[in-house]
Amino acid sequence: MASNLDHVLVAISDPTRRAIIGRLASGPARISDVAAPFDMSLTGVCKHIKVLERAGLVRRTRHGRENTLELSAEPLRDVAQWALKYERFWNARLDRLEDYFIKKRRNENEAD
Amino acid sequence: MASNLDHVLVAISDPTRRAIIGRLASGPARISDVAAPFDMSLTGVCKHIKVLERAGLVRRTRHGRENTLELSAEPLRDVAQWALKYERFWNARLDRLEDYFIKKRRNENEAD
DNA sequence: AAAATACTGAACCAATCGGTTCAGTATTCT
DNA sequence: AGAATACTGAACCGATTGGTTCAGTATTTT
Repeated sequence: MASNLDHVLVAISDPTRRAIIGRLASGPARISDVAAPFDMSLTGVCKHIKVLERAGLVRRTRHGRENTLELSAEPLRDVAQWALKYERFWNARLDRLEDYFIKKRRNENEAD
Repeated sequence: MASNLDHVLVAISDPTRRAIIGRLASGPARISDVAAPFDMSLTGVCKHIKVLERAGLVRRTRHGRENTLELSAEPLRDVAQWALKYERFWNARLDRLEDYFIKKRRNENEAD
């Protein structure tokens, strides 16, 4: 049984699929539009999309003959979380990320 | 040219290699010791270690006939960073990550 | 010196991966 | 109705992956 983290990590290990994620981050798009920039057949891109769907990284909605794809980035939170388990091995950087949240909270409180 | 993020994401996409990372998080170990828990030949584990080395996730030091492996988790910071680029897509959860840091500041331990 | 230990490289293998083409199915446009 | 559009499934292909075994090289132990 492959866990979802498995599927997600496999999905993001391919540069084409990461590019698709990047594309969808700027808004939903049809399969053909997502495929257009790639020097690859539509079928090839479709296969990548299926891998992304299996990982729960992309949602699809059919509208007639068109398929609108939408990013569903939640699984990437698990990726970040997994990597952050090892934060203590790069502590200097973590402090910076921690600072970010501390500052963010401070700013939010000031805004109140 | 495959970037290092490429190598790192490929490296962590395999469960055996993630298990090796997990093992090394609790301290350096010899190849044989790392290999022991796996139902796999030593050669098989060696190949996984080579993939981890290529990604810069494992450092090796020879001591006579023994190879001590040490986790070098810095590249995982890049993974976290990459995933966090999409944080705005799971904003509700970002608060939970924020909680994580708050809890961490209160407690202060945990690993693996 | 001989035996055991700790790996390593090479050759091999089956399965998966990333890609293709081609043919087909809906759906929409003219 | 006919043509164009937007995909999809199946079959295929070569390269890569994850594993194996076997033989070999250092190194350490006895």
